[in-house]
Amino acid sequence: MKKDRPFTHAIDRLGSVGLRPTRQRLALVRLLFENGDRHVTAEQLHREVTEIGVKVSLATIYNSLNQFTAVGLLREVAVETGRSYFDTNTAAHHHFFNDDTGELQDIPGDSVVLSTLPIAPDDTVVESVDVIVRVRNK
Amino acid sequence: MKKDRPFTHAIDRLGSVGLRPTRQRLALVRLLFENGDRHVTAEQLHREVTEIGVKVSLATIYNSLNQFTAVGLLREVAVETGRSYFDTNTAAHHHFFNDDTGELQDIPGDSVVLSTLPIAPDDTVVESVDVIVRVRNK
DNA sequence: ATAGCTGCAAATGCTTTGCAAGGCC
DNA sequence: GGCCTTGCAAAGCATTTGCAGCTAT
Repeated sequence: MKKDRPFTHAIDRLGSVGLRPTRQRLALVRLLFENGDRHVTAEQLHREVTEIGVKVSLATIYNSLNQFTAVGLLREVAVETGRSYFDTNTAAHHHFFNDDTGELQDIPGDSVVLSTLPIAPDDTVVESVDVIVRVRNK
Repeated sequence: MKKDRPFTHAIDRLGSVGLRPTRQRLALVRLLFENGDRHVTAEQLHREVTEIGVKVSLATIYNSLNQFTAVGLLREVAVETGRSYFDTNTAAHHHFFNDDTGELQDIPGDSVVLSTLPIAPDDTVVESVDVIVRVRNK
């Protein structure tokens, strides 16, 4: 059984989308993709990367998150005006959003299914369907 | 059959929620509620009110939209980070959002129904469910 | 009279951008 | 070497806030 080679994985992930494996991007890719599905804001990711001792400017965090999104590594989720969330799971799925904590999480499996896809307005095509279940702490 | 009395209606609508019927708020209430369901941004509403010759500062537009939302006259819909939309229909319903035009519109009737309400995470209760069907021009 | 409202300008919060210096192929 | 990246600081947007003057009751 082979040992994991996360370093290589991160390099490959960047290489596969045509982005250079810089020190900054490698650290971000590892934080984002080596621990299951995640939902982060730029500010959060900046804190995390700083905590593990890697210096990355906030501007670079933003640039990277946008680049990752552009190449399909991430997906942006609109839940609150003013703050952007990025989701490492790019497959079609939905979310719980905790208004009290600002925490965003996937809705497991297929526990939400739309009974019917509504007919799109004239001259438009459906691109995606986002379901956000807003919850509050008890 | 009685004639409509929009002036009185607007006054009453404000009075019923404890807000003084000022020149500015009356104009906004009329624009918002006297022509069926609407979805507006602050900037849009500001343009409209200005066009009909009423002077209202953008700060007052924002303050009013927030006050109207706080008292339940409006509902805020999060579709894009950076811009807030306000919906005059406060009943539970869902939306189409046109990514090309930035236009938000109600999904008619019950053409979208969730098959199951997912179980909320521990110690949380569901507050609301927002479905946004993103469309693009053909 | 007085509590509430408005408008201006300044402040805020998040995000983007210009540009010089540095890093990867 | 040459193009891509980074980081800083400045700029940008949408929105909020402080406060002096005005308005509804």
